[in-house]
Amino acid sequence: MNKNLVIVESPAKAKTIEGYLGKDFIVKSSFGHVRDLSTKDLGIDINNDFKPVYEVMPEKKKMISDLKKIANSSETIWLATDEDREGEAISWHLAEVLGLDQAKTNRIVFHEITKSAITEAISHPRRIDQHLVNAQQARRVLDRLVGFELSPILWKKVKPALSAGRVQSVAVRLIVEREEDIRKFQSTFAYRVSGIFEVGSPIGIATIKAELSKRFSTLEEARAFLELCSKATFKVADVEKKPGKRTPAPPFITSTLQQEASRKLGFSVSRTMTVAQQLYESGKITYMRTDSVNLSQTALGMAKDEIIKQFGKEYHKSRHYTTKSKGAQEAHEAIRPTYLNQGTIDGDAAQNKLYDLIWKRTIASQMADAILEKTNIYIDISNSSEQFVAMGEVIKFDGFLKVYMESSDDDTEQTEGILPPVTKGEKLRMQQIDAVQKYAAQPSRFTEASLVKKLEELGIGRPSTYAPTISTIQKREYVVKDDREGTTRNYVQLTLKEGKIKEAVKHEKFGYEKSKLFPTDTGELVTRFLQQYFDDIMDYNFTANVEKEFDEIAQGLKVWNEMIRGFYSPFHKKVVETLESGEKAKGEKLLGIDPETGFNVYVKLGRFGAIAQLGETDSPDKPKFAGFRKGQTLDNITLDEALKLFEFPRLLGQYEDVDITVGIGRFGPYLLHKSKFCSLKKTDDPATITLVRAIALIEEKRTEGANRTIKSFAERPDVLVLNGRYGPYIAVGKNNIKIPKSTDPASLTLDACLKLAESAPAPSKKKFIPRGKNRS
DNA sequence: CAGTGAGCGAGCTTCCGCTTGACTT
Repeated sequence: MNKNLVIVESPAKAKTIEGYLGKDFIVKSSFGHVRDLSTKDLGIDINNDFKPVYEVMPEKKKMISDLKKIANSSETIWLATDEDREGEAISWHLAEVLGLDQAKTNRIVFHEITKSAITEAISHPRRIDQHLVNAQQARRVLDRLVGFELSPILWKKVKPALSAGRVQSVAVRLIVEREEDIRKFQSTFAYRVSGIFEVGSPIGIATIKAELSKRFSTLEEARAFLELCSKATFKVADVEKKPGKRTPAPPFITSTLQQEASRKLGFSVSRTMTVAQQLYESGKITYMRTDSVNLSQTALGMAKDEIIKQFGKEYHKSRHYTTKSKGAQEAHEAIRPTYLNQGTIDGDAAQNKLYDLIWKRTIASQMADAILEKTNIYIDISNSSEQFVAMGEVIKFDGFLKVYMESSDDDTEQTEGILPPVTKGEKLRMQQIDAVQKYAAQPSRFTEASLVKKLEELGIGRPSTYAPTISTIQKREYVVKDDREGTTRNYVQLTLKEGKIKEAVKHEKFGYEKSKLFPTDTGELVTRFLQQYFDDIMDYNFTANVEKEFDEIAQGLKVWNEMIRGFYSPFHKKVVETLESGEKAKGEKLLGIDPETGFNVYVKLGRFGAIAQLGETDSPDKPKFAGFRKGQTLDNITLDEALKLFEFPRLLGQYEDVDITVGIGRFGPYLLHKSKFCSLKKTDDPATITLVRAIALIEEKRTEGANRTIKSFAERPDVLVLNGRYGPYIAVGKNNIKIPKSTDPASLTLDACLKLAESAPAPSKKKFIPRGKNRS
């Protein structure tokens, strides 16, 4: 008979804890939630006080039956899941499923994974907190009601297979509204004046760059000011020195890790989480899904030792951070290296980079402030009341900056370095003054990571769901991650030098975007639709408001199913009304008339995206349809552009006695020749492409195809060494295998290829996804 | 990741939150 069974959520945690507890304890993990609402229908018995219909999740069945056996032969069971709403619920579900007597089952929580903390927890067991469990049930039931009643409305009124939910729909709304802001944005400009002044110092001539605080709205005003300056003398009006300091950022939590990895390493949100998971599983870092900035005593001690050892005592400052984001539940520590004396690890490139980031951020968070000296030099103009100001900043003591500096999303901030010493009243010689036409920047689009930041600020979503939410809204094609080339525009620059004013027209690029989130037509339509009929759920404060009620349930001040009833009655009424009388939202509009046929040209959202339609749906002659090109939306397409879409596929000419046609497919314009496809290049326009160019493209593709094969084997025609878009690889049937960097692809033998194929990780099967585990 | 290129509707889709694993048509 086994004495003690401890159940935690994560297997990695189970392994560490088992080491601390000794042989009287078996530690197992539940792998997260073990039961969920049935998906056969709503999974909630509405007429029976919203009684949830729970089922053991299919992929957990085996684990539960194994756990049952161990539980039955154990004297004492310790439920040690996380100390938050979800963790409490997991313990309760376990107790239910394993048939445990709750009056005898011990519920414990660890605040850190150390021997003393665990022994301490074991000596203070409690019972399952049913109020907290009920708060979780309310959360779960509410999310199911919203998701499973709203989504079918979308299937009927907009497009099949769409989805709506408390979190994802608001995430999409943020992106849609940002895009609207950008569309509405009217770029304004002002002339910004800056001057370069010379000061004679004992060691030679130094320059000071200073800005005029006043901006001019017209070119004439700017010119008049420069003319004034050409006759003016300049002197130092005042020198102001102020001490300043900079403080390190708190240690990483999930959202801040995602942001910094995005800004500094260019990782997508899901990439960051995958790599962090690897680091966690190999014991390099603490748990990566957390909203707590807290560091354990052990970590503080290790950080102190490491900082003193590497940088000296004056660089250390112990800091305790507290979590302030809405809805934070603090079940874990901040994300930090397990051993802070390990500055580097032995991992792959991505792991090393992410680890380095985490190590630096953690260490910096326990380091001293950076001490600065800020200097402002005010420069008087003899014939004007305006003033130039030069701002400088000198680091007196680098403190945490020695290790780590947080990046920001807008890279506009710029600080001047050291300013030369000047004294009040000192005359300055003007070298040059520029007045530059500067346009105000349009609102910036969200990146994956900055969207996560915004969601967290609003208290929407949890550390474990940020990455899945971001991929859901892309999978549903509500938003796309895309780049924009940007366009050039002219601006005017006036330069005053050696008594003369010169005017020049210069160019600048603007609107360049890289990996930004753009709403699709579907995203915009669905958002508009949901806002029209369900504005309360689309409200940015909806989650925060229901969270307040969940908290009251957790404190025993409210009954969970009464709260749900209060929400559901009006909500469901609206659902029924919308289904009955809500108009279909296909975004259909009449663009105009085709001058050739006289038929109406419509645009609308079809099953596979936006389409143009020529003719009437109910006419005996079926209408013609054509899909949009990239970048075209229901909002921005013109009649001419729509008419062009119907010109494809068109016959271009003949090559080798066979027709070449130009078409537009789902991946852009293409050529079709001898039943082979060939994409047009970005610079080619399918409307104007010549036969000569088309033949060149086809030939190019042929030689590319010929160069594709590096090696083939007569005895195994299905094994090939190929040159792909991402470098050489081995193809065995339909599987593609990476070639190690150290190997020369041309030297590979058949045996070597097959060996590599065998040792390669099994191809991930994404085609068939079992129910209940359909994310990542 | 390693190449794709319909069709405008015949019967499915969906939520949020915990957590990692992988064999059958």
